[in-house]
Amino acid sequence: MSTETSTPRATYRHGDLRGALVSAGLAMARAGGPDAVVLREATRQAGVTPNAAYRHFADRGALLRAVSDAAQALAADRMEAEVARATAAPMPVTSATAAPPAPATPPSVAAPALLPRSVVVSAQPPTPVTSPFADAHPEPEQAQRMLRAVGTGYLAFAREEPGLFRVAFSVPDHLAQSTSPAKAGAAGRTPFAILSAALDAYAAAGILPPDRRENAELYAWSAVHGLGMLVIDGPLRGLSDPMVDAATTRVLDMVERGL
Amino acid sequence: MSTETSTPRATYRHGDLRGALVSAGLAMARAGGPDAVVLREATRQAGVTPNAAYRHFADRGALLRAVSDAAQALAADRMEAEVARATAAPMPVTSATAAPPAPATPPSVAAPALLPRSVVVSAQPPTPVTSPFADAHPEPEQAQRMLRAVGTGYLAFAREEPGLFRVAFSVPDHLAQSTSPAKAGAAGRTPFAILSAALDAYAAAGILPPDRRENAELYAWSAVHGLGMLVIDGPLRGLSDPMVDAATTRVLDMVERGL
DNA sequence: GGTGCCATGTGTACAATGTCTACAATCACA
DNA sequence: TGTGATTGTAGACATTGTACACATGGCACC
Repeated sequence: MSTETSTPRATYRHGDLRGALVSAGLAMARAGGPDAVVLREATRQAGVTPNAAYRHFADRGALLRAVSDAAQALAADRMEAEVARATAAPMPVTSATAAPPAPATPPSVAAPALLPRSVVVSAQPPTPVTSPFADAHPEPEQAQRMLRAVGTGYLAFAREEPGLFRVAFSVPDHLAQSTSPAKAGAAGRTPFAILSAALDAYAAAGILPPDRRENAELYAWSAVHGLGMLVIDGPLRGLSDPMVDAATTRVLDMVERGL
Repeated sequence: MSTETSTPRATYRHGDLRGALVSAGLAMARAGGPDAVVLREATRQAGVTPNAAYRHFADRGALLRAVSDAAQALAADRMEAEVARATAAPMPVTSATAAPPAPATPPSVAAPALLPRSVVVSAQPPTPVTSPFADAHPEPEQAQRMLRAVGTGYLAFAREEPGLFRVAFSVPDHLAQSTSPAKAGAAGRTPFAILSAALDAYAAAGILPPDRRENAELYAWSAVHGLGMLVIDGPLRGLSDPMVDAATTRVLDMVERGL
């Protein structure tokens, strides 16, 4: 069952062993979550001795953390795609083919920040696109759609890639790392940064009272994350798809009303 | 480091090996979460050969599920304690010594149910205590305090026993099992049943519009569970205690406003 | 252009774990 | 009394993470 790379690697050096290990880990995580990412199997897939991994990762935990970062980047991509679709199509269609992750430049509206918002993450140079929220007072409807899209994308990722979701968001981490470039998607933003930007727009549109903006990330995130975890990994698994859809809508309603 | 039972067990039969294994598993879960529950170590602590466990559990997963049930029972106890305190003391004191888990008989108000509410879980015969909500229209303040106490207790359990919390609520399960007697605390109610009852009271008090009662468990649960997971096991770990306190309050506010 | 360093990969080894297949002791009941 | 079902035991095996010593070869420096 061991999928070793066909070519037994001519050179002594691998070239990009670290990357290969993370890729293999990602594949295993996709199939079975955190517990399924096993160091030896990763080295096997990379066509390398088990101990070679220790030149790039202190231990299995370090590999897992790297895989987690990569998974967060994928989550970011999924969220960006949902946001892009929501801001493009005025009417939120229930389910359709995913749009390509078009980057949407978030507004830089000042707000009480949990983290140094100034740390703008960008792996690739962010494509300068004229955002529909470039002005100081974006349309409330757009801001609302955007915030919902963030949640929808997050939960879509959870349901489409439960293994990756678990590895992305249930491996111990620190909030201070939430905007680390390693977790950023193709558009240069991490999931946290995407949520943060959506909340900024939400507040700037006047929907969210300014005194409630602070740390709103945590509360919105909690609600959506909880549903995700309960559905894929907890007592809510086995809920029918329509039921999860309904729950998603209701949780997002709750967040909007209650934030 | 192996804590084997001092007496090497005179009799060939253990007496209650299953119970002993679950106890040992609970201890390990307390210390390190699901991954720390190792079958061989449990048998060691029970003073028994590794394979003896297979007479009581199909595999490690089955043991883990039993431990998960036991952990949910402990969570229920913690929640009952918080509810009891909240319904006793009118002013919600921030932190004090926990009151003993006094059972509070929930109202049997009819409401659109996600589960057959008729399945009343009770391990011990439920002590007939005159609940403050025995009448059809409980005081809104009491109902509100009760609902908040459910959330507070849940999160208190998460923070005080992170290992048990993870094993209780992140081991795959089915909602249909949410009222299984195995998960019930000393007062005979499972965490889900406690939440359900609190929401019944909440709705009966007229705070929650009847058309929003249905499946409200899921939404409230999601918010609180998400915060718990993010704080103990995810990117929100490392948040200072006061910050978590504040977040707890805000998430409960959000649930109240948004449910 | 030769040479030595050091990052990177290899080999061997060990303790632990989950679990399989016999086998043994004991209880329960005819 | 004995016979069958329960419950533990004995031994074994594949797999995993990881430690320690050694090999390789690309690159910096003379």
